[in-house]
Amino acid sequence: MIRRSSKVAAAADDSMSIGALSRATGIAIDTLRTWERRYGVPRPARKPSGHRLYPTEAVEHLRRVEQLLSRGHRPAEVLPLSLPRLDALLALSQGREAVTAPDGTLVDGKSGAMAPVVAELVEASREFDRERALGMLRTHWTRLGPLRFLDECAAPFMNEVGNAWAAGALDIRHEHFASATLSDFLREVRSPHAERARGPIVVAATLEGDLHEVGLLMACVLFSIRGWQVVYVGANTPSAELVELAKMRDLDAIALSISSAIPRPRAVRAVRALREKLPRRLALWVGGAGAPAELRGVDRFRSLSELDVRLATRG
Amino acid sequence: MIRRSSKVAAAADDSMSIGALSRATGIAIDTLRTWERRYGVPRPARKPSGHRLYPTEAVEHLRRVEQLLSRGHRPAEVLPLSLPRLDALLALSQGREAVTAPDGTLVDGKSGAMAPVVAELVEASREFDRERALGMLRTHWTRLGPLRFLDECAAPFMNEVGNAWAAGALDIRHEHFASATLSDFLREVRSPHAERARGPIVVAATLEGDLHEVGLLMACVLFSIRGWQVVYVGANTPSAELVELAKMRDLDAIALSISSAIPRPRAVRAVRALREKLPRRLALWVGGAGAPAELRGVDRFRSLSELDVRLATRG
DNA sequence: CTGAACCTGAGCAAATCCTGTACAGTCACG
DNA sequence: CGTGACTGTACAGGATTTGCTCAGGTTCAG
Repeated sequence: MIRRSSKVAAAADDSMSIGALSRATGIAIDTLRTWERRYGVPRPARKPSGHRLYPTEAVEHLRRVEQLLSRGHRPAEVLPLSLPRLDALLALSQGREAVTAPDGTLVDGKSGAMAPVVAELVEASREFDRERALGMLRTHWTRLGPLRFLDECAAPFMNEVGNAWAAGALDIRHEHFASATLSDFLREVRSPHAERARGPIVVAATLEGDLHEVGLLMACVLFSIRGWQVVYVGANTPSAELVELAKMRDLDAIALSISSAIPRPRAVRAVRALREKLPRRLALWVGGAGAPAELRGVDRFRSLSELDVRLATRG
Repeated sequence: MIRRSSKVAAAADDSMSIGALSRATGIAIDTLRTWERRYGVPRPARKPSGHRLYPTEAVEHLRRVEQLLSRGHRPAEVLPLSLPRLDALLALSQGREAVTAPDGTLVDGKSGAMAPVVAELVEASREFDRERALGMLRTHWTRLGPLRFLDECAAPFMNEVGNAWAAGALDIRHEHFASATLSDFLREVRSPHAERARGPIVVAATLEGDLHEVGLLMACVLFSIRGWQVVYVGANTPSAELVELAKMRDLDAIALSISSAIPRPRAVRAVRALREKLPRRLALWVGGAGAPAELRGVDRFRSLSELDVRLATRG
């Protein structure tokens, strides 16, 4: 007997492909297959064609496995463990508690599907309800996977908070709260990947006078998931400091997040001056609403997706 | 004939690698191996390959051992003891800091014991070595416990970074990096407690113009551990916003962290003005190097210990 | 039809762990 | 002041574990 018949929910039952699982957990596809071959976990069902079909519980399971790996545990030991046992180990390792299982009847949507979610996040911020906001963020992080979460949930959320502030519907304190809560969450999900990153090195910063850190944090989540090592110097960093940082050995790029609060001419001047003082071999990447376009030797990313593509196709 | 459920059933029990145990307890890997060789404790099971497999109880055991060692006991004496005996010993030497160890030697309470640790943290910041810094922070967090960690490790660390910057030994970028790294760590350890907190509600903020967030974060760790619910609005919050926040239902206190960067007269003026606009029933707590003393209706905390005492005596 | 995603299997490079030995600092004691 | 026990840390050489890549072929979806 079928519970609820929907015209679009045909494929979205409660199983996912290996690619979807990889995006949801941040674990590379090849690694998932290797784990299955070596440890028998996770062992998905198969379509007649042989393609893997993972139950949605696999996301919860692997999320905890990731946490434990970042704390020095080894795959062979933690992968076969049941979910309660993983929770027990997590509590032991650092006292960090597991998340309560989110109940889910949410269907993946396209463009406007996240609007009500964003609205509820804004509402939670108005009421300073940290638990509610964090719960929603967690739910959609696992539902959407890192990239789509950032693009369709986190970024619109902060965007909407900004709009509401401009319109007088919210005050600075709400914006501060929303920013702090989202920052907490982003740092939390970035942490396990950051500790295992062994790839190229990037310095992440914001220009002098620019105090908006959230966009930078979102980019850093992508960097870490893609294995880049991030030297996070954060907001309000003078250009001279960046020039000094460029002398670091093995540095590959400098990433700047430029908020719309910075006047365009100033951003252009600052980025151009910086580019001239940096060694040629060093990449300079800029993003954010205030990032200037079309500067020689500067790569500008219009969205986090664009950045992600660039990170995925590195040679 | 013996029936075995599975040939890999050995992995069913919770166990951890030496690396995981080392991170969970803060004891170096080499030390763990040496202890086993010299004292036979802890003696882990082995995988067919020879790799050590520690039971999860080892964490509880070693954490107590570590505490006793920091109080002057010798490894050879406490390592072979059972868990109840360790607890008994701990209870004996609990209250007093600089108590004499069994053999009569003096245990150093605080003074400069953490100086080399702080120096190494500063060094890691100079080299932008996030992993090294986080590793040390974790080690001493478990070794000292929250309060002593904040007082003797985290606070001196940021203090020393500030001094080094003033002396020209470090630059702004190093201070930014140190601040970001410590913030990450503080948010990480606070998170599990914050989610469980059901006690009184406190708003945590920094005055307008004050961008130093780390002190505030340290206080919030204590708040959360003591079960207080924190509404974190973060740095650079105008007084008018705090007055609005005061209208929240069930709010019990407003906590301000005031850095030394704020001129004393301005801090006094701001805090006094704020106190006048807040309801009488609402507590106003201030701390930090720039916090003014002796203002009517304002509680000032000179140290995190003082704050902790206050939190402990309220229930 | 075509590109994207997925499949299997083999294999490399790095990280982790193993044993054993060595070394420097501390402290009690003659 | 030298000596020896105790202790934490470091290093070398080898084995194991693990993440990631590549090649060659199949399935899926527009």
